[in-house]
Amino acid sequence: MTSKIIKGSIQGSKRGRGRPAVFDRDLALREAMNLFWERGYEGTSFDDLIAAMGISSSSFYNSFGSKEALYCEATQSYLEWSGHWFFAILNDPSIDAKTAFARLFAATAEEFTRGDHPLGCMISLAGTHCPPGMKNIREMMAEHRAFSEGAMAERMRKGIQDGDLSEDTDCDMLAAYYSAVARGLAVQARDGASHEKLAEIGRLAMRAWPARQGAEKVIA
Amino acid sequence: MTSKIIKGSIQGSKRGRGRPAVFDRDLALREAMNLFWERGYEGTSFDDLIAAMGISSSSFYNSFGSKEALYCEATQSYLEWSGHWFFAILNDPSIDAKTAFARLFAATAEEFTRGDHPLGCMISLAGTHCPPGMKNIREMMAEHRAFSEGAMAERMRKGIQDGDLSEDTDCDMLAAYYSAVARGLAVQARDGASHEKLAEIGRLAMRAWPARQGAEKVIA
DNA sequence: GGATTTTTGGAGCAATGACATCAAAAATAA
DNA sequence: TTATTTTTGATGTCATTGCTCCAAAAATCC
Repeated sequence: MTSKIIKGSIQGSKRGRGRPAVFDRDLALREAMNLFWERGYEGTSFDDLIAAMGISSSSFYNSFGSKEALYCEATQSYLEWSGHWFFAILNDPSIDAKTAFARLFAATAEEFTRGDHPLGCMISLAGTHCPPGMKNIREMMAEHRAFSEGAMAERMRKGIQDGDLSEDTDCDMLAAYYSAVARGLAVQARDGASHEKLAEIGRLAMRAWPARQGAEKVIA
Repeated sequence: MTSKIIKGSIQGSKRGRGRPAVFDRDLALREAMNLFWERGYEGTSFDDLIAAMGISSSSFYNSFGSKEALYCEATQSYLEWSGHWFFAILNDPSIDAKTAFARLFAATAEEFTRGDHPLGCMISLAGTHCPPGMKNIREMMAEHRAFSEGAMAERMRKGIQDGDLSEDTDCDMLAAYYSAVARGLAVQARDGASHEKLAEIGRLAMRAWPARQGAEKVIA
């Protein structure tokens, strides 16, 4: 979380002595994040990065270490931002599990199609289609995806305790399903689907939500 | 469909006269497809390709034209193969619409996790995260995705005619939903999800299938 | 067998990739 | 002001990328 030590220099802390950085590190990181988000790791070149960040090659090098290190930081930055709304909804104590997931997808539809940042999700789209040399990144992104899927499953388990879901609900599987839908929404967003289209897909996905015990009978 | 004319030479036809090709073009194309499927367009280098295809740089060049042209051919090759099982199920006249989609996802779960080729779907994962220079490929893949989504919607419209679905079903939206699930399955497969996990996600997705008219009442 | 036609291997090219170096510049502390 | 510390811009390196060219090789037809 705190700034990392890179090649002996510490960025962000220790005001005083030498010449202070002329660029806003957080802002530069944000620009990098947007580029990675839009184009992916491979799709973003060194030169693209330093141009967007407004810094020189060497500033880049001794502030961020390497392209890969920057990508990790940018990913963390993204997770911090997206985790904000994601967990706010998931952990809202005032709503039941089903409502939480419904709101999650409503928020997802909105966030994935906002005009002030790239479309879709940086995590969902990254590290699925890559060469052997990108194994680190691939695994890192897979872990992030597994993490959010795990958080969903956890929320569902709490839902069982709250009586929102039947005892015999397979939370891991249900979370895997909603996770898959979220990945699909990211692709749809990339392909230009509207906010309303994504929202409706989310609503349809909620129809798969399990009925409570004793209420699963349907008139044939 | 037939072999294309590249730089004056015609591959695959016109046996006779000059030295015949020593490599099997279809086999080489297959190898290229597998590599692109596994690593994506950017993730696959020229050298990777000619090594996997077992041909020289110049053979590659005058047989396939360019990396991008080869990618298009490989994509067509993939679509021909995947379209085989996809449309066989979608257009099976002996089953109703819901059964068709259920089988589609069962087949998807199986095909996405087979050991004899890369995991997931070449179309779902490609061209979502790429630099401006790959606009052609990005748009091509988006079109392919839209095509399969359209085919799903078409099948649903037939389902309405057959009485499998209520008249007021929004087929485009329902297809968008199932399309999104399919994209999500591809990501799950890439992240190592088992055949059974994918199959179960598909089953859960089918719970969103609309109830027939007059049967949508649920005992609260 | 000789002519013709096409493939093949290998060398090579310009452009780009990411990364690295270093002296000059700048801002603070003493 | 001077010494110190750190950033900065310019330039350099080394590997890779996708592509091209060309002479030698090989297989068919006459």
